[in-house]
Amino acid sequence: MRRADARVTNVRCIDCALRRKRLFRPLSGDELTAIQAMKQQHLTVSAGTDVVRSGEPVRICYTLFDGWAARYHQLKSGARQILDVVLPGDAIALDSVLLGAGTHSVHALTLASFCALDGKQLVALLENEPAFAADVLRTQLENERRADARLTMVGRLNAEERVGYFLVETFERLRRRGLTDATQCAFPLRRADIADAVGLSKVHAMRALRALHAHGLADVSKGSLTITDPAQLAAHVGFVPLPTTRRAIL
Amino acid sequence: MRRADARVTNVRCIDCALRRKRLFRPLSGDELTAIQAMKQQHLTVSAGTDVVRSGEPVRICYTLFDGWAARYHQLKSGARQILDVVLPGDAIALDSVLLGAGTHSVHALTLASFCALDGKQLVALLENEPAFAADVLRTQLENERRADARLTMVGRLNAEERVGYFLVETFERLRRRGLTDATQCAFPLRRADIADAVGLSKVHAMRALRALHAHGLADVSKGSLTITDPAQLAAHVGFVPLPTTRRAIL
DNA sequence: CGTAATCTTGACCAACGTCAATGTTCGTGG
DNA sequence: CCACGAACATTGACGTTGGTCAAGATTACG
Repeated sequence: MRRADARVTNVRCIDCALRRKRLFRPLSGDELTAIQAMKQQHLTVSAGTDVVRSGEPVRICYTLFDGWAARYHQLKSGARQILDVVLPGDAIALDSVLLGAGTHSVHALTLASFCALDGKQLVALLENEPAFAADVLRTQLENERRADARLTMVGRLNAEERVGYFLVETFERLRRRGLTDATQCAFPLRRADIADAVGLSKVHAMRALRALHAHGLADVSKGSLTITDPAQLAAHVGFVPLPTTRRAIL
Repeated sequence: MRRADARVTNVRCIDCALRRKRLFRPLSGDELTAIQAMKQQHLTVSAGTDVVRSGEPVRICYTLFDGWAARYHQLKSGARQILDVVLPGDAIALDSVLLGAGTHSVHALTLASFCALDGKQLVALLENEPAFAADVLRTQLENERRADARLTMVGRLNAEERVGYFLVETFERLRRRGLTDATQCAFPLRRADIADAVGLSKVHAMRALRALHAHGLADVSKGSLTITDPAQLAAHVGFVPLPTTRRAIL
């Protein structure tokens, strides 16, 4: 749970390759100018760093530019629940800018870089650009649908299904960002992270991975995930991809 | 899983007592006029009715006016996961208006009445009234925080804690709407509903209820919930109430 | 008053968690 | 390049939590 260790570089929003991907809705010129104006820095942190900590009041929100992160809750008992994996293009801490001190923490899973945006200006943009706010709302509603599905997964599937679900869901999200090939992608999570994401113990998550491997459905090793037949795995665990919508990217 | 059985009455938004509660942010005159204009009907359904069904394309969204409802997922295996309890003032199917056919169903737990709002006009309002869209976004972000907490509850708490958490969380939401007294409130859920909300079997949810009762923490009987000491129960299960913010009501 | 739904409970079983030991990988300093 | 240690992965043995089945009690309602 290290902190800081941040390096700073810079990328201009207009030159940003990430926001050109088809998954993201292109911003209007005005919006892009406003976003560029509120961008405070481009910072890079090493794996293991906490980017945001629950309870700390924040005037800044971030867009993950490169690498992986995880939103999580830490309980007093020591248990941890990973709420969601954060992938490039996802917003971080938007809630704390609009609602005050955050309720979750965010942890870099790999070397990761972020665009830091000034909260005040972002709120101003939301409250003045109608189409922009509606768009962010749409993206947020899509996040809610994914969250609903994850709750069902944790509440109603068995160990093998939960892990399988988590793997295909993540694979599918990466695929839409052009970060996979047909059956493979990077997968920097440790066993303990997988367990904390699906509500299992580390040992039992391990057993579930073995079962998936034995069934020829998925394999996680050396930081990469292979899914022989994504459609088959999806069917096996009851994963239904959400219809593609273009997401707002800040 | 009955359907229809709808009666129609009418209440004008300007006269609506619900939206005057402190929990909700008062709308500007313009906003209220626009909402009134998009209100198509005020409909009432009996307990057990499905108000919204997943997969059906919807051009209407609803505000629960009176009674209780539940958002849920139904799996092919027959298992059901209750995603959230819907209380008076909560929006229903907002997502399907902005994103297309819904992914969850909504079920009336009691005799319940709803305001039906025209989707097209609502989208227009969101895309033209900047402050309004920002406000709905804020409410949606607050919902996400509650959803995060529920995921942690289902993923990381034991049976007694899960049920206790669900009870206080619901109690607290009702309290903010002025629908409880100090230690009691209506509670129309069946045992099976509680089980489906917290990811347990009906029998085991039963055992958890007994444990809570034995510990003098909570009692559910004859359609009402008694929590002797809400703060104590909250502490027992690790429930932390979110800071109060004024919610958007449509 | 009768029937169906729901609640409640006990007995038993399976899924998942815990503990602990061993293997593996990877980064670091020599 | 090699030796070492720390972090992580893997596995087996065993305990516990929660699921399943089934029967009887109670309640709601026509």
